[in-house]
Amino acid sequence: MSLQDRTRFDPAEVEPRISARWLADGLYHPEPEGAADENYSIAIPPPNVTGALHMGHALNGSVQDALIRLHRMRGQRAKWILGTDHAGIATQAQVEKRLISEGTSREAIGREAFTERVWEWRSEFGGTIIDQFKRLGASCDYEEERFTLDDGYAKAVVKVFVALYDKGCIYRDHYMVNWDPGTGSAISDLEVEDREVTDTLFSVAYPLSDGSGEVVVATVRPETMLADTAVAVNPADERYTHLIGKSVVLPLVGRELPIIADDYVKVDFGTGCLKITPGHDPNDFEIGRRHGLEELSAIGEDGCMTADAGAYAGLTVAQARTRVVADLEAAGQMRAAEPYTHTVPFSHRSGERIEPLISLQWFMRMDELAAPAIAAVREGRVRIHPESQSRRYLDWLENIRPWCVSRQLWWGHRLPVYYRGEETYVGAEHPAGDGWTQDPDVLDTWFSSALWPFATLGWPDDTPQLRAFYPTNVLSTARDILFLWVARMVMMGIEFTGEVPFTDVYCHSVIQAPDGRRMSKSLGTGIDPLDLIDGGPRPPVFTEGGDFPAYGADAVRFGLMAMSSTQDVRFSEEKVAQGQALANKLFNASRFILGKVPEGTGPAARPTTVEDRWILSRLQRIVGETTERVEVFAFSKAVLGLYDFVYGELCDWYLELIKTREIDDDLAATLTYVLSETLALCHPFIPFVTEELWTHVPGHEDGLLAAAPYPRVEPALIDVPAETRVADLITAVTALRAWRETTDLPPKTILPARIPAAYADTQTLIARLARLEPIGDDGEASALVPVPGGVVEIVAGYLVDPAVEAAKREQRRAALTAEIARAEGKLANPGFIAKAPPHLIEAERGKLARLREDLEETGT
RNA sequence: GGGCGCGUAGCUCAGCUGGUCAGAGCGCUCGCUUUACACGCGAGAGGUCACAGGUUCGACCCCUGUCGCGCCCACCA
Repeated sequence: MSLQDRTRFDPAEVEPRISARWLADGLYHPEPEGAADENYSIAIPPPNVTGALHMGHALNGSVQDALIRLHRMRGQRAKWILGTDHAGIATQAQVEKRLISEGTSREAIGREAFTERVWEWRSEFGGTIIDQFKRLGASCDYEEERFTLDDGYAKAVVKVFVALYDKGCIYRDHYMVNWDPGTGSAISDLEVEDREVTDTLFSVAYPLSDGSGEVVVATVRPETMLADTAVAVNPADERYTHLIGKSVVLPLVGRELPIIADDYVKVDFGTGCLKITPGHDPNDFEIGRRHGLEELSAIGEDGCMTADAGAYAGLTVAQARTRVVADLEAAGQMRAAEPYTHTVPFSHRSGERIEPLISLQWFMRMDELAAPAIAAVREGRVRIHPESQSRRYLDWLENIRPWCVSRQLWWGHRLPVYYRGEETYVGAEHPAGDGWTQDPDVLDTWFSSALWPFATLGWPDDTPQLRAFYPTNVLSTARDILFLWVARMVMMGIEFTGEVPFTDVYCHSVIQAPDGRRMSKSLGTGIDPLDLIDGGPRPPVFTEGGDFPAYGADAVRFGLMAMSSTQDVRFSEEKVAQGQALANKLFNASRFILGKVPEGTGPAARPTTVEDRWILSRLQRIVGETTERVEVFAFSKAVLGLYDFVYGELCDWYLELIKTREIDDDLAATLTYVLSETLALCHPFIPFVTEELWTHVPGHEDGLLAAAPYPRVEPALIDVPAETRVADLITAVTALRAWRETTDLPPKTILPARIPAAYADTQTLIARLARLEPIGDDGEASALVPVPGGVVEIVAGYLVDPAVEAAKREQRRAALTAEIARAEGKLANPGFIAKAPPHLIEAERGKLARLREDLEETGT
C-alpha cells in the first residue's frame, strides 16, 4: 500500500502483516553457536499456562523485547528464551473448578485421570498467553518453547532434587507449616496474606501445681490450649522470676506444664505470661524447639480435633472452641473475654484461614546455597537495578529459613521419593524390589522455576544451547518475586552450573490502577493490555467510559515504558496516547520525506547547510543518549527522549527548515539517512510502525529493519558550532513569534526587518519562519525584538503601535535591571567570592556583562 | 515493631554528585484549513518544589523533626 493513501498510521492494518513477516523470517530463532559472552540472551519469566496477558507481562515484555531487539540489531545472536510455568496450585484450581461444574471432582476421577485432564486443559488454553505475546511484538524464540513440566525439564528437576538430597540439603521433618484447609496442602509463607480480623481475646487462669496461686494467660484460640506444653515468662520479668522452674496444671486437661523463661515473651504485653502451644503456633513452635518441649497436635489436617484433644476429639475447631470456653467458664478459670482486632494469616489461594500445624514435610536447608548467592551480589557478579533492591535481596538471604518444598497437590513434579515400611529411597529411577510406593506429594512450583535459565537450555545435558546462551544477560521482573524466584535462581544456578544465571536483574515498576489501587480484575481496576491495543472497553476504574481507541501495540509498549520508573507508578492513558501520537508523527514525517526523495536515493550523511549539520549532530546526540539510557535500564527516559527528538527537533524544526529547499542529491541522501537512522533508533521500542515505514525507504524493500544494524554514534557528525547556530535560530524565531502574538498584526503579514549580522547564515530561514523580509538600513525601526547576540529591528511603520512597543521596552528594561541587581548582589557577596568555585564566579560575571549589554540595546 | 520509598503546575511525572531548574506530556486559554500530520502548527496562563527548623556564600536537591501516602519484612499471646 502506498504511504500517500492515508494520513494516519493504522496499527490494526499494519501489525498482523508485520508480525507475520517477522515470524516467517526466523530471526527470532538464533542458531546455538558461539559462546555466551558474545551472544545475548534473556529468559522470560514464564507466565502461568492458564494465565492471560496482564499489565505486568506487557510492561515486562516491552522492556525485554527492547533489550533483545537492540542487541539483535547490534549483530549479536539474541535469544529470548520462552516458555510457560505449570503453576501447580493455580492450574490445579482451575481444572478442579471445571470438574466441579461438570458435577465431578478431582477425588472422584482419581490422580491419573486428573493429571490427564490438566494436560488437556494445557493443550487447549496454554497457547493463549503465547499468542498474546506475539500480538505485543515480543520477539521470543517461539521455535523452542519450553514448559516447566515437559520431559527434559522434569529430568532436570529430579536430578537437582536427588543431588540436593544426597548432599544433605533436602530432608524430611516434622515442622510447623501453613496448612491451608481450602486446598488441603501446606503452603509457603510467601503464599500467605494477612487480613485484619476481630476475635475474642480470652484470659484464662492456670493454677500453680503447688497450690500457691495462678497465672493468667491470654489467647484468641482457647481450643489450642489442649495442646499446651508449657507456660513462658520473660526471664527479666521480676513479677514471675520466682515461678520459673515451677509448674502449672492445665485446666480441663490436668497436664502439668513447666513454667519456662524465654526472651520472646513481652513483659509489657498482656499479663506477661504466655501459654506455649508448639503444635499450633509458629512462635510457640520455635520456643518449644529451643526448650525441647513436647509437640502435641490437637487439631488435624482435616480441621477436626485429634485424639490428643482428649474429650474434644472429633469436634470441629469451631465446636471445640465453644465447648472449651464453656467448660472453662464452668470451671471458674475464665478471667476475661474481650474483643481483639489483629491480623491473621489467610491462604492467598483458597482464601481460608491458615491453620498452623505440625506436619511431616520435605524441606530444603537454604543457608549453604545462600552464601554464594549473597556473595554474587555483594561482589557485583549479579547487579540488581535499581540498586536499592539488592538490599532487600541480601536481607532476605541473610535471614533465610528452611524451605518447605513439598505440596499436597497432584499437578506438578512428583517427589522422586519412595517408601517401603521404614525405608526411604530417593532417586531418579524407581527403586528395585517390590513394595515401594512413591511419595504422593509434588514439589513447590518455585522449585522447578528456580532452574529456569539453564533447564530451558537443555541442562543437565551439555547442549549447544546451553553453551551458546548460558549464563543469560538480563533477568527482568517485578520486585514481588525477587525472593520467590530470583534469589532461588541465583542459588540453584551457582550450585548446579557453577555460574550465576544472569549478570543483571532489572526490577521494573508495578503499574497501579489510575486511582492508585492495585490492578485487579475482581476490584474492577484491572486493565487488559489487549483492550488498549484493540480498543476494548474501559474498565470501571476510569471516570471516562466507552472504549479505548485502538492504540496499537507500539503505543502500548511506548506508554508502559514511559510510565515505568524505579518505583511503582499509576497507569496513565495519556502516555499510551503519546505513544500513538509518536507512531503517527513518524508515519507522517516519513510520508513527507519519502514524497520528496526520488526513487533510488541511498541514505548518506551529505550535509550542505547549517541545518543539515545541525540535525545530523542532534541525531548523534540522541543515538548516544538512547543507548546509554537502555544500558542503565532507564526506559522511560529512553522513549520520552525519542519522542522529544522526533517531535521537537526532527519535525518541528528540521523538516520545517528544509521544507522550501530544492531537493538536490545531497539533501535527498541526507533526508533518507536521517529517516533511516531515526526509524532504526526507535525500532526496539516501537517495532511495528518503524518496520512498516522502513519498507518504504528506498533500498529497504526486502530487508527487515529488525535485522538492520542499530545506529552508532558517528563522532565525525557531531558539530557543536552548527548546534549553537541553530539553537540561536530557534530562540530567535520563537522570540519573534511571541512578539507577533503581542501585536494586532494579521498572522500572515510579512514584515520588513533588519536581522543582526550574526545571523548571516540563517537569516533567510529566520525570515521565512518568522514571516519577515530582510531589508537594508532604510526605514525606522518600529519595534525591537531581542534575540541571542543582538536585536531584530522590525520596520512595520504604522502597523505597530508605538505606545505598546514603548511599554514593552520599559517592561524589559525593568526586568533586566532587576536581574542585573541580583547578579551584582551575588558578586558583591564576600562569601560567594571566597567560597564558590571560580568557574561559577566567572559565569556570573559573564552573565552580568551580557545583561548590561542587553540593557544597552533596549535604547532609551 | 523494623526497613524502604514518596509528597514538585488541574492530572501523571522528570529534576544526576547542592550554584540559569523551577521542567515535560496531557489538560486549559488564545491564534492558525502555513501544500506530512487538526492524533496537526504557533503562542500563552498555571507551582511560596507537603510543613517547621538546621547546615551552607547559596537548597527542590544535604541534616533533624512533624503531617499525609505507598510498599516490603516481622507478624505480640
